[in-house]
Amino acid sequence: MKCEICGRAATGVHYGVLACEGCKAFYRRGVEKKITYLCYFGNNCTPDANTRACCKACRFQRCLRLGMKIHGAKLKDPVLDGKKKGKRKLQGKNAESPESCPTMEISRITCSTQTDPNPLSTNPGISSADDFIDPDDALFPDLALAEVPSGYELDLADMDVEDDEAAASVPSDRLAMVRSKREGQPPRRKMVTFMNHYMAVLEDNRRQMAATVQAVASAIEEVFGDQIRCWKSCMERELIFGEMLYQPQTTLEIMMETLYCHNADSVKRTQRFASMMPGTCELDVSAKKNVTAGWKWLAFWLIHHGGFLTAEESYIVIGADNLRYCRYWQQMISEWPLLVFIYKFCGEFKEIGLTQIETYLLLAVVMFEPGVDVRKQSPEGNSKLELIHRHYTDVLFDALKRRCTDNAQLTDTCRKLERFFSALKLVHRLHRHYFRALDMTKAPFRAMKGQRQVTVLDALRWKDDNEDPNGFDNRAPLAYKPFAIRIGSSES
Amino acid sequence: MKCEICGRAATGVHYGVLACEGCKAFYRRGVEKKITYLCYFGNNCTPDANTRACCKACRFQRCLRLGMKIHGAKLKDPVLDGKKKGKRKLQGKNAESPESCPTMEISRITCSTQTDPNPLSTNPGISSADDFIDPDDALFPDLALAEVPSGYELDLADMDVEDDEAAASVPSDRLAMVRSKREGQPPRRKMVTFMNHYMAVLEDNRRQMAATVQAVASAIEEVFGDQIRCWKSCMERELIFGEMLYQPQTTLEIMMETLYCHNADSVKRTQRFASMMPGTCELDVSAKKNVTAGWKWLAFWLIHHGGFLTAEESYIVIGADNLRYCRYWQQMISEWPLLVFIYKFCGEFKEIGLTQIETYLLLAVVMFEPGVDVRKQSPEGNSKLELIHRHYTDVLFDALKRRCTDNAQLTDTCRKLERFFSALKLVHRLHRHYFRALDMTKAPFRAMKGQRQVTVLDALRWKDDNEDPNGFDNRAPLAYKPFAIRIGSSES
DNA sequence: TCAGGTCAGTGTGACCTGA
DNA sequence: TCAGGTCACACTGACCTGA
Ligand SMILES: [Zn+2]
Ligand SMILES: [Zn+2]
Ligand SMILES: [Zn+2]
Ligand SMILES: [Zn+2]
Repeated sequence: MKCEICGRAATGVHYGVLACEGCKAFYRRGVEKKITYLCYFGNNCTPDANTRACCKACRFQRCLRLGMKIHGAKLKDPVLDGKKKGKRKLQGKNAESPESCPTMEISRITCSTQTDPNPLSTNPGISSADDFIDPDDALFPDLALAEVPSGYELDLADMDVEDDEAAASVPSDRLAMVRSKREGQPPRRKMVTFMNHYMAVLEDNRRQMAATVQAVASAIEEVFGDQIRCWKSCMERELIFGEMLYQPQTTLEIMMETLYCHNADSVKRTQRFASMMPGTCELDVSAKKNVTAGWKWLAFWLIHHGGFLTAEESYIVIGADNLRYCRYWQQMISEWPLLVFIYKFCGEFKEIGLTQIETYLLLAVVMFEPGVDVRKQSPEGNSKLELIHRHYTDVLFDALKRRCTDNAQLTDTCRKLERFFSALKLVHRLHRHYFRALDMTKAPFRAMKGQRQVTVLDALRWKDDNEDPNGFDNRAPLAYKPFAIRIGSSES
Repeated sequence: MKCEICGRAATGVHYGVLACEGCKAFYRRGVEKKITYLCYFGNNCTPDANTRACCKACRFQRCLRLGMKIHGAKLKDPVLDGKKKGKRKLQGKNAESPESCPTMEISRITCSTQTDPNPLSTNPGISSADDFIDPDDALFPDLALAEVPSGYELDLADMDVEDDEAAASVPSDRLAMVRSKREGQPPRRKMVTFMNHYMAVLEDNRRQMAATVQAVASAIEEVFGDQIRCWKSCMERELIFGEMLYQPQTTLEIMMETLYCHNADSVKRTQRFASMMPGTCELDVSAKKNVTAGWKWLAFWLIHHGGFLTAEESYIVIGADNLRYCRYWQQMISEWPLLVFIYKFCGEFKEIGLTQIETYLLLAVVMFEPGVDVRKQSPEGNSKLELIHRHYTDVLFDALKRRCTDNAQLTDTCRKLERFFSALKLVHRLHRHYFRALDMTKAPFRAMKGQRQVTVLDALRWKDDNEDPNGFDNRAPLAYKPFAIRIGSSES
């Protein structure tokens, strides 16, 4: 009637093991939340009624080792339990000497071997005979055969906790031997938990990234789901099934009004989308506004709509009456060069071949870009933006890595993205010099600065004085690198 | 600056002891509530940053022993206790409405405004008049002036808790209304901790990276300190002060023997260095061997020694007799083309301009590169290697970022590193086809495969069949990208 | 600068519910 | 009986406030 894990009163067999309510819940939480625990005492604590809270890692270990399983066909056989004790003891893995941590106690490793090089017995002559058995280093003494310095091989046995046999290999008598002066207590040995820790950090990060992807996905669905479905069906019906969609008769005035409303609606959707991105709500007001303001909104508009443009036609449907904002009307309302730019920009974006979620992650990256204005106005807001920006960058890159099966594809995508970011500069100029000066009272819309008309080409070529000096032209294209060396095996 | 009790960052002297916030609060609670803790481990636990929660008894003990004292003065009276409850409730901090979390409960925001775009009162005509006051978006409705959809400001109001007026708009009756069935309890509002969490992860990572840098630095000092100092002084004395160093008379045989010993010693040093890298000790034996074996060791040798070569001369001193392994002897012992390659390789490496610590971090990156042989032999070992490799990559890149003041410098360094990794392929070939076949019995050393001599050029050009297909030629040079967009402000 | 206080966040396990 | 869920509770420590 005792919990096999902690020794308190058991309430029954849970997940295959006689356990108390606490251990049951503990195990469930651990599995559900995929928590990675760390042991700071050497992975051999024995949780009991009082100390179960002290080392979650070992408590969880014990749950696993005793056979807890969440999809619990109650399959544990108690026979194994007894057998496993102390089986693999002496085999292979050496040395549990408690001070063996090389990182923490580096100085322990003796230096004496250095000035006393031990000429090895390797005969260099052999090496030229056989290509496969020869030592790796002919010029230099062979490593594989070199005597391993003491202290080098330590600490192996502790690692593989998955391995039941290895785990069981710490029998109580052995332990007793290494126990320090205080008796009866498990020794307080410090463990190197480099790997565990790093993995925990990565895992933590991964979890947060997954949460972000989830949030973005549901934001897309909730904010743009109807639009996207509508436009997509429009596109499919016409392109795949060849249907000619019914296009209600309309006038230029109605079209302009509808477009205006559509864009007003678009602003709101974009804002809502932005507000649903994890992290936004922690920005202060001005930074939050910046996220969807100005050129960023233009970029968002282009990318969001651009998915439903082909080289020749537009499948965007706007307004309550489902007016098709087709090429014909676009040409009536906008200047030709503008359309050329937009279609080109969107076409090139399509070529990147991002999935939907990646596209909107990219938009998040764009939105959270910390611009010079935020940087000047509020250094604090800027650092927050940078943090979020970095997060979305990570998430996007992670998504790409996950999708791309080979390096070449990933490289290719990254290169295209790099070009895309360059092109964003054009969007920025276009917004600054063209859209902000656009006269929307009569079609086709034209941009006027004072008396002079600004053409799209003018705007695109406008070399701006206060463009960020850290901007595109000399920015670091390689800022993160995994330094991926992949060299052929030296064997095989 | 460290808490004397647990070793975390201290925030000052509390109750007479340099302590962190946690230990301060812990002690206060313990005294106030007169809690008696029990140690289950023998009353001699040493609380540290990770384990302070494990044994409250010893933590409290330690507080007492280090001299924490509540100077009775400000002992609080329990009468106040009752009053304060619910005092702050209505003050300032608004909105305890439990469903107000925008991120977690997105769906609450109504969608109704979307299909009902509200034509704004902005007159587009204005925009062309003034260049600075005009709305950002002329073609599209202005964001700043656009009516904010309901639901969007929700989280704004939540955000700035400073704002009393906004806060006051959520009166307590409202609160009561939304309170769940259990009454009288403050509702359990979940806060979005995106930023905090992300920062915590980053900080955690940063701490580990700093520890790694520290470990590498001390490994350099401990393993190579004497060598580096010796060679450096040799170099300085000759290059800067123009001294001609005394070079003992020696013979080719002695030189070859000394070199052999030096290399044997080098192997051991390299192994020791590797074993001192955080993470190594958690690798299994074969992966651990791979870290300093074969071409990796050759690369290590080249970089480690390369710092003390100039274009014309070598300042490496070897052996117990401090023989100068100068260009003259190198030419006697090695073939000319090999020397050309080595001097070129090392020269180019110097051009990258890495600091010492960066150089050895780079070597760690090289050492922990998971090669195809490990990948094939042990997938598990490979994943560990990849983890460590990634870590050192992060650390190196972080160090570079920290050092480089501007993007251009960082870019440049990254580009050079990229070329360096390409060149590593040559080292790999050289090792595989030249060094492994090297006949070291007579000087100058020559590589023979069967009867045929292999020249350095042969080796360098050797296109290997089983070079990793994921290898250099099509690897992702940009694999990590921060997607750094830096565009000029749209204002200012 | 520090004592004292606050409270969001987290982990825990007793208890509930339905199969 | 047990899986899965809920939630009151305790503890923690970052942060605030006032001396
Ligand atoms: Zn239990
Ligand atoms: Zn433990
Ligand atoms: Zn402390
Ligand atoms: Zn204790």
